[in-house]
Amino acid sequence: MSQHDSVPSDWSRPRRIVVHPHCGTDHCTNCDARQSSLCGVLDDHDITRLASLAQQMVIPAGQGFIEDGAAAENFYNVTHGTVRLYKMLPDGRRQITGFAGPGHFLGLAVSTTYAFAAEAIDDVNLCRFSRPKLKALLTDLPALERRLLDVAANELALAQEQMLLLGRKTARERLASFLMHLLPEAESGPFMLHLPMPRADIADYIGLTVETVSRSFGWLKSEGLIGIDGATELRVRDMKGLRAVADGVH
Amino acid sequence: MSQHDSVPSDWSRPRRIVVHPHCGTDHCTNCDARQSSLCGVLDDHDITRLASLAQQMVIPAGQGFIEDGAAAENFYNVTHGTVRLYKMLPDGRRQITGFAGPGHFLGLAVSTTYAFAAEAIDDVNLCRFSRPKLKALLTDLPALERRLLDVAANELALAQEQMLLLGRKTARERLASFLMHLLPEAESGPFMLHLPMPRADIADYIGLTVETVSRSFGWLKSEGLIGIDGATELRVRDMKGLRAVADGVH
DNA sequence: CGTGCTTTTGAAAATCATCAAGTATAGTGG
DNA sequence: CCACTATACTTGATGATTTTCAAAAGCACG
Repeated sequence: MSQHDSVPSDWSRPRRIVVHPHCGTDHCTNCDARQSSLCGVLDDHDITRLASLAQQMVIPAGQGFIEDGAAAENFYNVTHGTVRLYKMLPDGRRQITGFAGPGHFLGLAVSTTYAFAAEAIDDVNLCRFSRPKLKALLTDLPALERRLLDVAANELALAQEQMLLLGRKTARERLASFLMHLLPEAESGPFMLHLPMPRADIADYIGLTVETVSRSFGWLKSEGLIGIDGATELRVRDMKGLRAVADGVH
Repeated sequence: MSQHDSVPSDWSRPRRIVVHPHCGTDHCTNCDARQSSLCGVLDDHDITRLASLAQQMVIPAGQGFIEDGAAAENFYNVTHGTVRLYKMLPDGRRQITGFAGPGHFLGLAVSTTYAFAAEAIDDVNLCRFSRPKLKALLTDLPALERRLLDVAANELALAQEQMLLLGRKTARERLASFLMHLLPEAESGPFMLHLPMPRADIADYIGLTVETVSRSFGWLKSEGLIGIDGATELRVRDMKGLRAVADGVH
């Protein structure tokens, strides 16, 4: 079980969130995440229409901005930082269902309520879209809708992979899979990885405790598959070996 | 670990699959799954266009028809029977990612390959659509595309629920959740459930062994939450109690 | 340079898996 | 209709991986 009393989850008083309601309509064209999942398919004209709907926000580290079960009033696009998506059980057990970095799109929801919660891990920049307005825009921009379907299909494939991990992989295999998954997104040189999230988040993502995660890091390190530098920086020393572990090859 | 040597997975010799390539264009209007996810949104005229693309198939029990990693050439709509969707590790460990009954849509895939395998549990009737042709039709039928997005969002929510189950719930809670999930689809009277899949499938779906699944059934039964009649028929005796267990309330 | 939080490490405990029979159930052929 | 077989399911004893509990070591921040 994983209790996380430190998580505030105080939705009645969302303090310190900064919103820019009247931002210029050209901020999208210069956006860090311009080539991201959503906006990448739009030309300059269409993206201006999208931009007119967007509100930019800054969420401070640790702050939640989507509550499980709440009315789904907005879509979000992450432009900076990392977000954790999760579900919780009444006694505090938490399952992180995904991490969302720059370019990731949030808010695909059934009916009208969110099926997950979201919190900023570090300081996060978001683009917020009113759900009904964006839905209306979808009718005019079939390319956008097509793209959304691709995103959903992609998320679905990832979710299935994660189910395999959670249901059938050992602790060591889970951590190896997690690192392999993180690798393609790495920018800081080949084989170098920065972990934006703490151990507790990794644990709740791959269905383990912090202690077992820590031990698994130790095993992978002692086997020469990875090198660890502090808690957040690491180096993949044996790519093929790590992939083999991740894929369940003994 | 769960080895399933009985699973044939012989893709080179797909025997006994029956296909009706030249079915009439009105079979959709009388289809059992007419109100299903996909077709439910189309009027009689549009559904005729869909029908012209459809091939009806019969897959015998135990037979596979989608292979993980294979080229995604078709979409499928289940019209009768139950399908298991799964992923496997090289050593035979299997994770079932979902069951698909009448009305369920299969084949949402990233890029051009399937990310999962599919097998008929009992004898299954399918509607098969050529992927490129259906994709082309999507451009003309925005309602269909909208619906597909809804289906995907729904699948995604289910997947997140399943991650919570696999990562954080106990054996007893997993089985209770599984049964609760099955309940709304039950047709055979209130509180009565028919389990179309064997214990091994339940085990590989909720990340346990057959033995633990069997014991969990025993626990729920001895607590008076369910009644068991044979292996496939059961009755929910305490709905609120079972839901409480499923939701992780002690 | 404490103070608090995160991470690591160690020992004990627990849940679930594995191994091993034994019991139903369904399908087959006499 | 009844053995007979094969498969599925259940039950029991043992064992292993992971969790839990506990404490020490690192690190960041005032």
